Amino acid sequence: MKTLTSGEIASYCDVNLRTVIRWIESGKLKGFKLPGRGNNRVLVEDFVEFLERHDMPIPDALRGVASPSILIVDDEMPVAKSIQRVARRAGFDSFIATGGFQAGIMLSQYEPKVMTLDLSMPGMDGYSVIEFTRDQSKYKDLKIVVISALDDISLQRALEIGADATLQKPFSNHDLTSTLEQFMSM
Amino acid sequence: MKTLTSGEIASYCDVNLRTVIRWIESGKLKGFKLPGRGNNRVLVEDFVEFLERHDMPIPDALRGVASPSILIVDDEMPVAKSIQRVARRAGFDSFIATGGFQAGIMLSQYEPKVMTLDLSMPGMDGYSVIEFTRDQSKYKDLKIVVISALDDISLQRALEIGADATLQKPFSNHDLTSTLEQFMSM
DNA sequence: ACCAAAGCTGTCACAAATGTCACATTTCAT
DNA sequence: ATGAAATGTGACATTTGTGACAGCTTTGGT
Repeated sequence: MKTLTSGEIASYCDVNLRTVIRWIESGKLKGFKLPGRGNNRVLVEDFVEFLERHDMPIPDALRGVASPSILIVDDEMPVAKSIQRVARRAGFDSFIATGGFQAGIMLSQYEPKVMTLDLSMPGMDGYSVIEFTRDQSKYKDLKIVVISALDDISLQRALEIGADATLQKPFSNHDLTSTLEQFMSM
Repeated sequence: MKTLTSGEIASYCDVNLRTVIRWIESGKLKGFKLPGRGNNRVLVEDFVEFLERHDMPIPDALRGVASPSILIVDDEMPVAKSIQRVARRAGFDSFIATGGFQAGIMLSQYEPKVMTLDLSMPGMDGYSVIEFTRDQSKYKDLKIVVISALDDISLQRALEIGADATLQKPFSNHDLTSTLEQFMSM
């Protein structure tokens, strides 16, 4: 729950501090006041939403927090490792989850930018994972890359319910790399 | 009766520790002092009340502590609902997860005090859920109640790897109630 | 084109709140 | 017990909120 002071926002927007306070007071920018004399604080997410709403440029420092990462969900460790290798070679940090429960925990803990998902994991329904994730506004920006040996129809269905891209196994490292690069740079 | 240190509050409010101490000293935030040199402690409920009074955002992590809840993990909705009924009758809020992925997300999102876990969910290894959870210091206070139709040996094994209690299906509402009450009051 | 009103932002100075730093002391985990 | 990490404290440095006022742009009417 990172917050910004009125002064920080003023410098981000290259605007006078007085003006920022007026934005907050008029309700244009959502914020809250500290108990003391009412110093203002604004949640980073509220500030970003404010910037988007007004088509204002978003400072890099506020976009992805640390270094955006990738969550690799695959029950077969060798496959997961190989995806991880490709990711690392492209310069991305990644984490591996070999089960649904782990995946859920790690997703909410690391807040990765991209999740690769094996559709056909034993006992875990990849489709419901996609649907559940898409229902949560918290993960609206998460990119889901489905990686599966299933047929085109299954992949098509994954796209329909919310996946952002699909890769059919066996996939080429080149395709995976370009997909990751595309989403990680968004 | 969970308490917070001045430092924890400082990081929750994204404010300097010095400031938190001043809030407490001026009476804006209710707290008490340890015998030693007067280190401050604040009851979670007092802190939450303080946040509400000043229209400040309440961290997710504290919602769970302020009003402790139960996460019910069971793939059979009827069973889950019946557990939920018992919980509600005992006065506890609860959430239902019907899959591992959902369970992971909800665990980290709601930070429940107790998780009931069906060991034999299709495609999801209950044991690995217990082990994974126990590995994370974040969930060291989570109480895991295994509910399963498996035999005593399986339940015993669950206890050994970290479950806090087991209930054999079919369970009596009375046993479930007393188990929940025991853990929720800790 | 002209003018005035209205709305937004910038400037200034001051008081109040918050942050910083160093160090002694206490807690906490082992 | 014992060392590492967190906390309290005082003095001092910065930042912030506020009100009043001025400049600028927009708007609308003539």
